[in-house]
Parts: sequence; structure tokens; C-alpha cells
Amino acid sequence: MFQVRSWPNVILHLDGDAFFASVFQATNPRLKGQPVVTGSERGLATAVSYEARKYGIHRGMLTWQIRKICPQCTIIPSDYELYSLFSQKMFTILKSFSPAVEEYSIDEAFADLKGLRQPFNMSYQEIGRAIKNKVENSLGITVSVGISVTKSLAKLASSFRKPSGLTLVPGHEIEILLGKTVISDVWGIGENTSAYLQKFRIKTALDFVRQPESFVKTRLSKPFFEIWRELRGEKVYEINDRSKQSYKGITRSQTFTPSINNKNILWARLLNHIEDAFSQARQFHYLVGKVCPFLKTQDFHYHVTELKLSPPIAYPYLVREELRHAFESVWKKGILYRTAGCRITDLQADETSQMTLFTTDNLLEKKIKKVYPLYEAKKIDFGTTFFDRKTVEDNKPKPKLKLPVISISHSSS
DNA sequence: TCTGGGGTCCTAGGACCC
DNA sequence: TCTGGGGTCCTAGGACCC
Repeated sequence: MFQVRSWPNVILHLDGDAFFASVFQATNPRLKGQPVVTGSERGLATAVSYEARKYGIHRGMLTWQIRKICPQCTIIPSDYELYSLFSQKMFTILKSFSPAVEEYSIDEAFADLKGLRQPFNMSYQEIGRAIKNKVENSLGITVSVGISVTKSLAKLASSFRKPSGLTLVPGHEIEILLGKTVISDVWGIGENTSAYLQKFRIKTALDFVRQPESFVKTRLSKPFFEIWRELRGEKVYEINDRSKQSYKGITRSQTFTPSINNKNILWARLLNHIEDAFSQARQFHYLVGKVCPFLKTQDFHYHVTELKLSPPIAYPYLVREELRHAFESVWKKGILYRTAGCRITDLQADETSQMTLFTTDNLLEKKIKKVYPLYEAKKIDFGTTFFDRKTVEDNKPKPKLKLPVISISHSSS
């Protein structure tokens, strides 16, 4: 039906196995081979070790349920700084093999391997094996690796054998992989789209790619046409190798259990979230063009207000009064709110601020070593700095300093 | 999975303009 | 001041991801 050469492109996908839980097991040998769950601070599982999965524990399960099913399970609070260190180390290893690496999320990355057989004098399978071994040996966690001709196919390949799998799918074997993949397991096809496709008797990824182009173009939107092409072995998604350093927006929010109505508490929490979001924006040298505080009711409806700031600003206290008004206009007496939060968007590079991000974050390493003395014993090399990111360059003219003009609008859904 | 927190991209439709 | 056709910009909301 469609012909693809063996290796027109070579994309590797690397995926940490139960990453958060594995990181704890790597730093605490007592937890090796034991059921471990992370996320105790939020009352639900964010990662589940493979030992814990045997008991039927899954992501999102509430901690009290976990304790009931598996009393010997260790439930630990998340530690994102620790995850980040392992993550950076993992990416550094990958970058030592290929310069074209995309850090997709904290525990996943893509790499372009095309043309690497000669310099390494290894097959693609051997390169994949070497990367996997190096990560596993130096970090004490396991990873699954998939290698195929597009990002979508590499991602399917890495999830094909887990944990600690290595799966190669050259162009002429795509159909075998797709035939064994249910449509909802395809990257980018969620609950709604798979339910829709089921109505056309499309159950596997193979059923999907066998649909004619006209079907995909008329019945589905652009992203799904791209997925269709990717699954057929045609490269659509590029490796995004500028390291992840820019943001479109930043969100900070918190859910109350139980929901509350208390105006003072809600306002205080909201203000904290606004300050947190701005603080992160400043770390990345952004000015903020729009602030959107929101409250979410118990039935999951959002009530959002929007403050436009021109010129954009770096500190929320400049518009504190306006924020207060915005809050007052959405808060209603007698309604219980489950979440208060804030999203800031329309971020612009701030050329006036100093470049201070290049300093090594020694404090963090010291803290980690204090909390996890086993790092030293295991001789894990934390050569890369935690915040080693570049500031986004921008040539826009510098805004003149004047008080921001505010406009407020509301919406709810 | 009775629902945490943090993201991205796309599309439809309204406003506004010539 | 009756009205066609076409463009751009913006926003809300949907869908999806980890």
C-alpha cells in the first residue's frame, strides 16, 4: 500500500521508565525492587514504580486507595529539583552521541541519528544500545528506547517494549508496528478523536493509515493529517533542537480540598500565584503583557479575568489595585471554589535586565548533596548546571517607562 | 482516573477595515 | 446608509500532551 525505505530518516525516542519513582529508587537503594509511588503531597500518584503496578496501582490513583491495596508501598512527595538533575544528566548523555537533541519533557527526548553509523562505526541498533547502557549505568535508572523513521513512529517504538526496551522499526516494518497499536495509543490522538474514528471502524493505527488522504483531509483537522503522514513514514515533525528555553505563558494554580469561598484566603493564594508566575517570568527575563487570574468552581467551570498591560511589566505590584478589582469582579458570595490560579501570557523579552542566568546553581547542588548523601557514594556526576539556559534574544524596541495601561475583560466557561 | 499542575497548538467566529 | 467580497486581528474554547 505504501512503500518506505528502511532508513530515510533515523529518529530516536528516549523515555524514562516510571521516571519519578525510578529516580527515588536510584538515590535510595532501600527502595530498589520495592513498590514506590510519588505524589503524596497532592494525595494522588504522579508516578508508579513497576513493582507497584503489579498491585494494580496506576497514575492518578488516590493515596488512600493505594494504602488499602498495598500497605507496604512507599509513598513519597515529589521533588522536581531532583528529577531535573537526573533529567539534565540524561540529556547530556544523549547529546554526547548526537548534537540534534530535543528535550521534549522532563523524562523524554528525541534525537536525530541519521549519518551516525560511520563516525561511530556502529549500526543504529548498536548506537541505541550504547545510549541506553550509558544512561542506565551512570544514573541507575532504566529507560526505553525506540528508533524509527519519524518522531511519531519512534515514540510508538519506545513504548512497544517497556520497561528497559530497545525497539527498532525500519521503514519496511512500519505496518507490523501499526497493526499492533490501538488508535488511542497514537501520540496526538486522544479520547475524542479515537471515539470519532471508531465510528468509521478505525481501531488500530494500521486501519488509520490505510484510509485515503481524502478521508483524513475532509473528516479531520490539520494536526491529524500530519499524524497520518508521520505514521506512514513521512517526516513532518522536525527535531526541535533549540533547548527548551522559551515560554508562551506561565500558569500557577492550586486546588483546595475541600473547596472554599473565603474571600481573604482566595485572594491571598491568588496573589501568591501571581507573584510566583511573575517571578518565573523574571528568571527568564520576560516582561508580562497579560495577566489572567482565574477561579474554578466545583463543577469545573472557569471564571477568568484578563488584564492587558501596555507596556508590559516585570512586577505585579505595579497593578496590584487592578488585580484586586479583577478578583472582586469574579468572586461571588456563597459559591465554593476548588481552584485559584493565574496564567500570564503575551511574554516579551526584557532587554534591560541583566543576564544572570549563566551562573552555576551551586546552592542547589549543595542542598541535594545534603538531602541525598548517596549521591556522593554513587559518584553520580552532576556536571551540568540546573539552570543552564540561555535568554531569548529579541530586537524589539525598548518600551518607554510609563505606567501600564490596563484593560479588564471577563469570561467564564 | 471522579479529576493535580503545567504546558502547546488549532479553529471558529466576531470585530473591524477597505 | 444599500450592500458584496475579502482581508487581518483577536479571543474563547477544544483537544491534546507529560
